[in-house]
Amino acid sequence: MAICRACTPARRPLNRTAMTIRVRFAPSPTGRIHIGNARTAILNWLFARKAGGEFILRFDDTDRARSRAEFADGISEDLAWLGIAPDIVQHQSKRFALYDAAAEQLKDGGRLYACYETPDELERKRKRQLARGKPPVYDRAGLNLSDEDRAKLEAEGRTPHWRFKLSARAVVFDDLVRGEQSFDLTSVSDPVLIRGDGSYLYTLPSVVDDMDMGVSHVIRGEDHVTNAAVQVDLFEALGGTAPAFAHHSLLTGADGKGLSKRLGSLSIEALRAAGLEAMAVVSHAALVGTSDAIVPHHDMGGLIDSFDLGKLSRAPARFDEAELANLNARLLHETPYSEIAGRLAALGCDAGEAFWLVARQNISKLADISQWHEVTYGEIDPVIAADDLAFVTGAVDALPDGAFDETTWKTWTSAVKESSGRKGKALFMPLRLALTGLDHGPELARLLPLIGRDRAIERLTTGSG
RNA sequence: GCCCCCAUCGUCUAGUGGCCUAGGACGCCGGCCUCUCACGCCGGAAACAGGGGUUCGAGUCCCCUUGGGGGCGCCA
Repeated sequence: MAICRACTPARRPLNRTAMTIRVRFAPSPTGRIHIGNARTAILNWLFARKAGGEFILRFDDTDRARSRAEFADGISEDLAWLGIAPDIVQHQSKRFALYDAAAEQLKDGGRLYACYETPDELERKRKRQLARGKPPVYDRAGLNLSDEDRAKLEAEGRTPHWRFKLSARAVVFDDLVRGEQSFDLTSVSDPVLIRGDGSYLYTLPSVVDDMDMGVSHVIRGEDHVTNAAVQVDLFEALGGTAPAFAHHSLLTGADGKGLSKRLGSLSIEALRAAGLEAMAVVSHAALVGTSDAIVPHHDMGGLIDSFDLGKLSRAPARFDEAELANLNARLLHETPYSEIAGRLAALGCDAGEAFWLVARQNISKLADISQWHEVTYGEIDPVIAADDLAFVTGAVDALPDGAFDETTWKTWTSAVKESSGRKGKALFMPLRLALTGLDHGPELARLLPLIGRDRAIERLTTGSG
């Protein structure tokens, strides 16, 4: 009998409140996360926070050979840096009893069956089907094996892998990003749930945990859409109900090609090491591919307020590092002193609000601030061209009396202009070069008071001695 | 090979048959801010992939082509 979702009795073996919104981010700790994974995590986080729900970080570490604790720790660090603080952290490697029980339940119900083909044999079957223009769907040979067949195969030394028998029906679900999705399960291979070595593939643990943990919404990349149909069938075979699904499109590189090749440089770890602001990364990841303008956010608040899965485009979006860099600079340019003082101090560059406000406009990464700190307060090499020596020396005498303030520059350069007859670039550039050693930099009107009279005189007279 | 999704300025997008002379944001270009690089402000250039339909009327609906993404694993 075909299973009808609508008339399946509501059997929820979960002691969870039905209405609780709960999402999960389930990375496998076989490496660090990259911008694509992080985007999924951020989307989940924003959704959970907006709904007042919970965010589960669930490590998919059932593959003991490839999973490593340090990667799990690294991923936790990456998320923390991004501002994501999971409400619950779980490790699937500690939950095998649940998966074993579910597997038994499926075997008892005739939904999990043993198969004995080797990977090679399966590959040949697929090739043959493809050659004949047929879809490479598993032929269910394992399902038709008799007890004697199995005994014989095992006597040959073969150990079975186990497949889930999909029901013969179309699965329909309403994807929160993609709309109604319909999949004919007869055109999909029965998924292998348990490997020949007895280990679990991701499908069963994922479904079992989503049920057990009361996950209400599964938000993930569109590379999982077909899996969703299979999982709906599994959820129901296990006596549960599938959560709501939302499959967002994937990111491509700036060239429009898949992101997969350059994941190393796009790891969160690498972006952080490159000196980018976490909120620049978060802002970009949260807004790219949506109808909202990609603007810097200083905290999650605004992002949470405007978050809506419906704003996500179904088309792939490009991740452009140049745009991220630009966003990072814009974020810094508008960052108030109070928000950054602690980090300036950590860099040894906390010289007060006035310094930050003038210097921030000339940085694209926070670390760039040290250059301006040095230019303002440290030792520099004044640049005074031979042609400008007399001019610069003369300018020293024109320095106004009294404490320097933001009017000093104007007063001073006006006087120098008067006495020297110079104007424009010829007037200002030699002064900038002498005062900062550079032909570019923050506004001198605001920088000069910070440099102060003593340092200014010292720099202006350096080349003359 | 087959299946699914997508297709508007360089990029992210608004657009749900007349409100579109196609809007916004970033970027780009120009101007201004008595100097530079920036910041800021003002202004400008910039797109409906192509071809067929349907319709009085199509960016908007349908088909084909092209292009991009995803899937068809004892990966996740």
